Amino acid sequence: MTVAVDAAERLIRIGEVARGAGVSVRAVRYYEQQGLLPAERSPSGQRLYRQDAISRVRFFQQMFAAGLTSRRITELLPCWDSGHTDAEQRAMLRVERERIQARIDELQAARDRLDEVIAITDTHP
Amino acid sequence: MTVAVDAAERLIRIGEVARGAGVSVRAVRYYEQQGLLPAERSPSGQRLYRQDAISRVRFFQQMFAAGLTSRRITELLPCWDSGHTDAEQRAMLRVERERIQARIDELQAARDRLDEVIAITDTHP
DNA sequence: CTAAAACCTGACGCCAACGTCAGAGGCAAG
DNA sequence: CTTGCCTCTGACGTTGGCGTCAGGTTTTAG
Repeated sequence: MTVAVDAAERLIRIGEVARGAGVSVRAVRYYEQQGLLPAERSPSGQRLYRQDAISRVRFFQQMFAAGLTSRRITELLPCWDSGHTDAEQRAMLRVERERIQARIDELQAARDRLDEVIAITDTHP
Repeated sequence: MTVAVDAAERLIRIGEVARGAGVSVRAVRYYEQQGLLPAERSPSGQRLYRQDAISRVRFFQQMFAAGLTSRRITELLPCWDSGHTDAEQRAMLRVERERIQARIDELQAARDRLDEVIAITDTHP
């Protein structure tokens, strides 16, 4: 009579999360400290995570790469955790989007600049 | 008998460079310290620059924005100062170009990710 | 001549995302 | 049991491009 044996999700420890996401253990602890990635604790005090912690960490990495701070990410976490946002959060999302786009434009300009130099120095041995 | 009054280029002081390039005076001093922007000195010790210092500073800003360090820039300065490069420098140019391109790709991915969230939260009020 | 504005040289501060070290406990295998 | 790896909590160190303050000289405007 196994009445809905609620899919007892196997919990993983910090090392597995770190290896899975390709970051350091230290980084994962840091994310918890910043409120990005809360963890359960085993009786002995070890951190326990669900498997989706790995994809969450990957996502954080992507946002960090985009120049978002951990504070900004925590402020925006409800957006894709609950899928629901208020006006203020939607505004923040747009602001960050524009920041990223501006950064892309900067980088493309810099890349084009370097390409010029490369073209010159290649024809000018 | 002004025999070839060699186009006495008007030298400018640090404040003018800073205002012209839209950076702080401190930043310009820092560039000198890093070997990016050498300066002559007046008898009293004040830094004197040629006008093209302004465009050089703008260029540095662009490279900084692209993620190059001042050290990297100093190593690559000969490329567009003399227009001549050795194999090692050409290799460095390409490495930096690829770094920038990789960064652009990252940012575009992050932007697309945010766009997804924005689309969802907008249709999901 | 004088006061304001600009410049000088140190030298410490800052921020963000970790790295790294120390010292101590936890856990599976043989 | 013990060996070896994993984990824990602090807490200080790192990196880069400056900001900022202190205390003094120089240049410029009136």
